[in-house]
Amino acid sequence: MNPDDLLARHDLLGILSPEERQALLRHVAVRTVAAGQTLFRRGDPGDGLYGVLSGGIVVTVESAEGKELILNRFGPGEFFGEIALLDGKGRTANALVREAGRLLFLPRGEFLPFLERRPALAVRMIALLCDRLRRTTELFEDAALRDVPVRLAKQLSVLAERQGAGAGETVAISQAELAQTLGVSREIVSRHLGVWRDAGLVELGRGRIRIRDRAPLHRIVAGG
Amino acid sequence: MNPDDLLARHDLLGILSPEERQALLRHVAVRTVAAGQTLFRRGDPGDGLYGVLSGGIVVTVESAEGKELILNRFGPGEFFGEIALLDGKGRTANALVREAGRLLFLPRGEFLPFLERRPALAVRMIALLCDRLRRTTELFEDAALRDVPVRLAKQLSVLAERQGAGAGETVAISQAELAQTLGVSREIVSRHLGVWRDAGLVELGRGRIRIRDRAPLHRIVAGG
DNA sequence: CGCCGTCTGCGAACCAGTTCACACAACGGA
DNA sequence: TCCGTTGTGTGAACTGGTTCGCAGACGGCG
Repeated sequence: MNPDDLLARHDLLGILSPEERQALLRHVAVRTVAAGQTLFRRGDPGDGLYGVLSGGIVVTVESAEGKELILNRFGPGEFFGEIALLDGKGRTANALVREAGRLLFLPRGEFLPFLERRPALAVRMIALLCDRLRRTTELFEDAALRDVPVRLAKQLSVLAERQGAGAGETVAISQAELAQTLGVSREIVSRHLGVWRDAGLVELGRGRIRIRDRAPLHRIVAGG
Repeated sequence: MNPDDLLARHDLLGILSPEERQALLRHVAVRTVAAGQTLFRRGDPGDGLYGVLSGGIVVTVESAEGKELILNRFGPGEFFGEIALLDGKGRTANALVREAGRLLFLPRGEFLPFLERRPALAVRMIALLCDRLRRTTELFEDAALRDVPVRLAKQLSVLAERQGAGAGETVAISQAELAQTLGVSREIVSRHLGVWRDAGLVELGRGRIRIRDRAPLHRIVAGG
């Protein structure tokens, strides 16, 4: 994906005219990032908005004891880092590169005036924020109300939807990372998946989970 | 608080000129609501934005088993119900009247065009959404990473801050409601508070909690 | 090929919170 | 005032998840 593609295709900036996109692109930097690299950490000033051209990003927070929780994942075509950009307060979370790739960086000083002068863009930004808010609210609900098997099945479905698409329903993720996404221990993820493997719902491999039958997982999510 | 006060004083609509406020007020309805009344439920169409003139509102979701979780509270001067209003999808949660009072209702059809024609208003709305997003993210983090005493102490501090102001640090809330806010059982709230009462940190009464010393609570929040 | 680091699987002890059951206190009417 | 309702305190059994410890397997790399 090239920068203009990202700007043109995304809901957020796709409404700009070609001229406006070119104007924005003049202020934009492309950064090549390596796996494991830290983009920003909680508390850092929110100096700009990121777009993913290629690779994968995880947004995390960590507890006092060093336990890390994954809040969100971003892949090609997605933007992240908008909260601190918009409200001028510090970053709420850490952003780490999970898969090497290339990022677009829109500096705050260039982007904000752009936003203020284009009401249609502000409306898109509002839609993006509403989407995030719905997603985050659901995370909280699930953490407080749903038990682990339900949340695990849900997460697997989401991941299969995202990356699996047609890849034979195989999700490329380690059980440790899955555990960090749910905020539970690696062992409990292993045990629940073990039960599902024995029941023939999934096949387990090193760093990957193959969903053999989606329906029972959905039933677990629905049934509680 | 009267309708014009609400519009004039709030961050969201305070930037409007007096004429604009009057224009908006012509489309606004004032509803008197009784304690226990339901304003909307999850899935309902998002037909408008609410502002609290007096009284108190809680926004909740419930699990399949009927366990209720309180996501947010709103009092005089605050707006709620903006997500479904803005993105046109269904309500994400239920809104119940906790304390009788009067509400302002801005119908979607009137408010949205208003928003689209006023970039400054859109920017305020973006700020409001960022605020909600920060808050909700913190709820999820706490639910996933922090243990109950920490979350309880945190919640007590927030409530004391909000309503207590100068009221001798007394929070008017039942332990059952506190439990619903944290997503835990009433009993565990009672037990933790009991420990703190025995340690002289708080005094407990029916439907109220008096914080005798704020510092130790803050220490619990900070220390993990 | 052979080694090493990472990932997975499990057993066992432990622990925090849940659930159930009940006593009692406080408050608000009739 | 008496009664019903709602809120609180607490014990006891239970349960789901954590923690610790370790064995084995896979996969990449020299």
